[in-house]
Amino acid sequence: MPAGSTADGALPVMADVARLAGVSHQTVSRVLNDRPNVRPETRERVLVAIRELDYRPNSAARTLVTRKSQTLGVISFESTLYGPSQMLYGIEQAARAASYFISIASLRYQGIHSVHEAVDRLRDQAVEGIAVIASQGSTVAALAQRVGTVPMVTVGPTDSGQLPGAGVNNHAGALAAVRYLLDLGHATVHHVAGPKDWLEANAREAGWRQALDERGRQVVPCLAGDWSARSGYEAGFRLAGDLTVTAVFCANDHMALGVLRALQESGRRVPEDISVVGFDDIPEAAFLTPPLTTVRQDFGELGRRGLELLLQRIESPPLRPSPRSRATDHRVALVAPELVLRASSGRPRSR
Amino acid sequence: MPAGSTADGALPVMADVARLAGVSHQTVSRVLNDRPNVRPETRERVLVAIRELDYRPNSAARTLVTRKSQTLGVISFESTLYGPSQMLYGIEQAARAASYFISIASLRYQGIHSVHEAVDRLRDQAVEGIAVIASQGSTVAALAQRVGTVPMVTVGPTDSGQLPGAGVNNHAGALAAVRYLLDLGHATVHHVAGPKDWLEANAREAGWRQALDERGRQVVPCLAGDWSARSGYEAGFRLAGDLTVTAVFCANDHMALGVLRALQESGRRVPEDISVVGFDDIPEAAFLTPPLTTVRQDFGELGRRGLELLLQRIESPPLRPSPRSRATDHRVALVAPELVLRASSGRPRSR
DNA sequence: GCAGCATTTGTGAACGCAAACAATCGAGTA
DNA sequence: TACTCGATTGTTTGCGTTCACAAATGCTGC
Repeated sequence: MPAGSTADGALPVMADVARLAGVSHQTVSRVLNDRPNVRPETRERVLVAIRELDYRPNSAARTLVTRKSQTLGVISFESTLYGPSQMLYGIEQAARAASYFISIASLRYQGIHSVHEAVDRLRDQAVEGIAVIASQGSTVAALAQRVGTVPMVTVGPTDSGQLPGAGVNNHAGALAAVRYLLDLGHATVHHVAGPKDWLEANAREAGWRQALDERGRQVVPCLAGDWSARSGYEAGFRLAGDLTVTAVFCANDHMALGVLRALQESGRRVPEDISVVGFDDIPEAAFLTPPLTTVRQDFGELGRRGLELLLQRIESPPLRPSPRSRATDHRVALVAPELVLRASSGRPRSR
Repeated sequence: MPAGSTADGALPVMADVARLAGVSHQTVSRVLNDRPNVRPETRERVLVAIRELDYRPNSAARTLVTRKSQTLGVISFESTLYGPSQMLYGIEQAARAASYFISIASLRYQGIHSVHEAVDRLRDQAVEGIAVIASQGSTVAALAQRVGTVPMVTVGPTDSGQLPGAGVNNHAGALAAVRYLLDLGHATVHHVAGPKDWLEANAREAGWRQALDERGRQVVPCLAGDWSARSGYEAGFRLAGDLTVTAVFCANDHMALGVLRALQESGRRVPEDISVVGFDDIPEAAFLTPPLTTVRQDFGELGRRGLELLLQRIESPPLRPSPRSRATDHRVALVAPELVLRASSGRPRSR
């Protein structure tokens, strides 16, 4: 029990502080909100009273009257994957820097219903904006239906065209990775893609396809995984069975890891027989066998940029855009990825 | 704009619903809170009005009067590590099942000041309880100072003795792993421990030590990492330099991964020359080279159990425990880990 | 010494909801 | 018929804060 607190054990309220400081509750409020026109001496007396009582403002009461909760919502799907959890962390850090609270809603299923429910749940909490770490096209579409009810940004995918957001330039990253492999002398590059509905997966696949196209190389059919090492492992066996394969670009590091393992079990050496390149640069990438060449993305930066965008939208209300101006309205912050060369890639053995 | 909403564009409030349904706002409140003594016919009329107006209760107002926010706080530190992010997910799911919101505060630094600030920030939001995913002894100690101000549980470490919580039996897991290695015929087992201040790291080290002790084996000095693959990699080189080493138990999988890499670079074969065992069973463990023997923990279950404990404490107020009864008061839910055998461990080559 | 003005402080009313209490209704009973 | 009691509904109050406005105070210049 802090010294000087109200006798009845109840938490002190503004009126208690006011009484102790010998001012009105309104003056206390002014001090708390850094309002001008409070004599320094008065302010000091109020601050002393606040400390004395260990007073803390009641946020529900404040939210009730201001209609601002100082809270941002985060909707996250596979929040246990490496990328999403990194982004969540980045968002949380950035939110705190801007003195916002973070309320999270992570969904197991990605149905429209589930998405709308999450938005509504967050709205019920009076969040001032929502950041979505979700990359399925269908999810973003579902969210777009609710835009206008509350400011929203996506963090992760870049090309939704439906919501503003921050994302890595997946297309450019894939392009760079595949060009690099082609430059090494590989006739073509195979691709282990992510799930069809993920925007990142599509962008990376498109980048891969464009790199092959622009050099007039054969676009081989690509395998699709689910981001997991297991799915990469399975894809790896199929690739190992095809002796023409000399280079594989995987849509993320975990699948690349599975591919590495499958190739090794199949007696194909990396990089001598087959080069493997991933995407993400997970902390372990440098310590795989062999160390993985990959495309690094800065997830923390992504979270920060996304939040920045969200705060902008919160501050400058979304003044109903005309259908014409939509495109410019949905600004996207693109973060450039970086190709990191390690031992899993090299020149093809013979050609 | 939903049909029938109030003319002035403001969000509908209870009074609007009441007017439309031809009842008093209190009756609306009763319907909303599933209070008895509302005629089914009246209830139906109210529900129709709610739907018509797309009315949603204002949670700030409700919180103000009930002093319950339906929100739980989560304090998380290295929320980007595999374990913590899994636990966060588990907690979030369990919280939603109990229809609580989750507000998160992740900290970069673990100082006492920072911990207290996080607790205070969450308290300002009127969270009804706090789950802490934090494993540093110093952190738990700092938290324990604030216990009593709000219900709290830890998720992860088991043996704080200061806070109730759910955790994996790290000691038992380590014991099982080391006994298994000794049973294979290894003379002793080396250990790559986690950071000194982490309770899990200590428990695993203690388990390792006990297993050696009980068989009268030499307790070799142990190396300490920081959970990262890099730190494991560095430890791995030191182990590789010692030709007497035949078995290594690592405090987590990521360090084990680094060890594997270092051993391979040093020309030591796994498991022929050296057996390696990890802890966690990350999804990639089965696809490393070689697949990693490890101790599986069910992080999701941990989150659920921790939340269960927290809800219990919220419902049955903590009736000020006497210093005597403290120990029994701080109940701990222990989840049993499971040893998963894979290819990274085997009999020592010669003896 | 006092009007005039800016600065500082105080007073009353919301905000939207639930709790406590009061009122009404209807059926069963004497 | 009157009376009681339970079920149902309504009225009033207050949660702790900020906002709008009113009041008081201090300072300036004449």
